[in-house]
Amino acid sequence: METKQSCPVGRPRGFDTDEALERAMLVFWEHGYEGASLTCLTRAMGISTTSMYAAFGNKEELFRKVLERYSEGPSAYFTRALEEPTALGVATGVLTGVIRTTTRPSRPRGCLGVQSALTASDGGRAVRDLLTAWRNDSHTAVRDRFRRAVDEGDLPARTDPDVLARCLTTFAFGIAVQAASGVCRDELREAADAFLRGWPQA
Amino acid sequence: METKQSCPVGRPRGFDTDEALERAMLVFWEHGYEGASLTCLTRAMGISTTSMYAAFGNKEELFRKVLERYSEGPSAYFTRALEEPTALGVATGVLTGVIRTTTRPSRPRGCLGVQSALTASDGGRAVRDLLTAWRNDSHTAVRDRFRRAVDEGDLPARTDPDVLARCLTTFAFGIAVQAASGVCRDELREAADAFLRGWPQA
DNA sequence: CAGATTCCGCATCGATCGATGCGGAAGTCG
DNA sequence: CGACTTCCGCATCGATCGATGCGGAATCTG
Repeated sequence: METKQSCPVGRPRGFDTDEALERAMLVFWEHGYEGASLTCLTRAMGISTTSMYAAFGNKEELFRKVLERYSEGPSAYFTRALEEPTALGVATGVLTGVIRTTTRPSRPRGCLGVQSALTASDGGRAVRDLLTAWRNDSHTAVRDRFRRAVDEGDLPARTDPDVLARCLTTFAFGIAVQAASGVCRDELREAADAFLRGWPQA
Repeated sequence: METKQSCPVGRPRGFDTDEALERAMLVFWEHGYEGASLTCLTRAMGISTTSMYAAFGNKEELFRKVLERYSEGPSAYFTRALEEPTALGVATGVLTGVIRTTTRPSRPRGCLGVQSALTASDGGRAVRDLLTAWRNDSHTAVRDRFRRAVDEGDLPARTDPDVLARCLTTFAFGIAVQAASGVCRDELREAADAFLRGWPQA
């Protein structure tokens, strides 16, 4: 067993894997998992289906890698928001981030993690479940962060961190739906401000 | 030109149109517009594709009729909620209704109007736009209702009814996403209660 | 009953779905 | 250079997509 070396023999790949993944992400983001056909994907990626299968395995594996990229790219605001010092800061960061990401003019509207497969046919069930887990993980992360906030006295002791986290993620997912429906950025910001105005006071 | 008579000549239809539509609704609800194949639909409806096309036109027309049925059936809580005497009553009615409808054990989880086609391939664009309009209509109805509430002094004069309506529909859509993700009814109720706790006070 | 009309089972349409086999081209090694 | 490895263009696979043509069965009217 050899360790994977960085300079393999043979003809080198004729395209940039990273850029191809970026292009694929945009297609999945716009059309959803099952709505994005191989034809549409490979055309956007600038490669043949043969190359796609050789580099990424199959459509489902491609999507898994795309989701990973999405988490570390467009959705990276989420991890950053969790590191805010206060619970209100976390909530503000999450909502600001989701609004910015879901309404960026140069990108598809909405959230890839929400709209790629809320429903699916039999063939897309695995991806649908993957995305469900992705969303639930987000909730769990917020919940854990808010539990810590209660422990630290940052949130009132009477506050239920589970409920508050569910409240926040629900609103965030709703923003994703609104953005996918074409609602503009400013209007969502106002709604988010109104939502945050009801935040628990110490 | 004759008026359409209730007893047409020829062999009568061998199935109940209303029940077939109900069955189709459940399939679209669960699998989405493009995720529901003709095979899956007609099997659930208990009829052949020939009968489906004769009775409903095509897949898209079938979906339009299903959406209409959904609005008057599972989603009827919405119209009722708008008739509540106070804005808080409206909000409570909307959230209670959406939670109940999206988490009913005997029915698919989530909201047909949200999850049927947030994204689509080229062939599903018309339905996607139809559903976008459906959601936006919901928002407009709430907004108009809240404008009236401000006029009536039911909501504080400083309240922006547009923003408040956007806030409520966003949360409602978010509930639909959570329900589609398998979040249970009780948890959503608690989140909705928390949301309503931040409602504007007179 | 005879004639008209509608319904529906069966077979099938062309298009597209995701996925693969093959073979020559292109590159890296000794 | 020659051997070896990988990549990728082309053609195509079987399955499924939504949709339709045909013809006999069923039910109406007169």
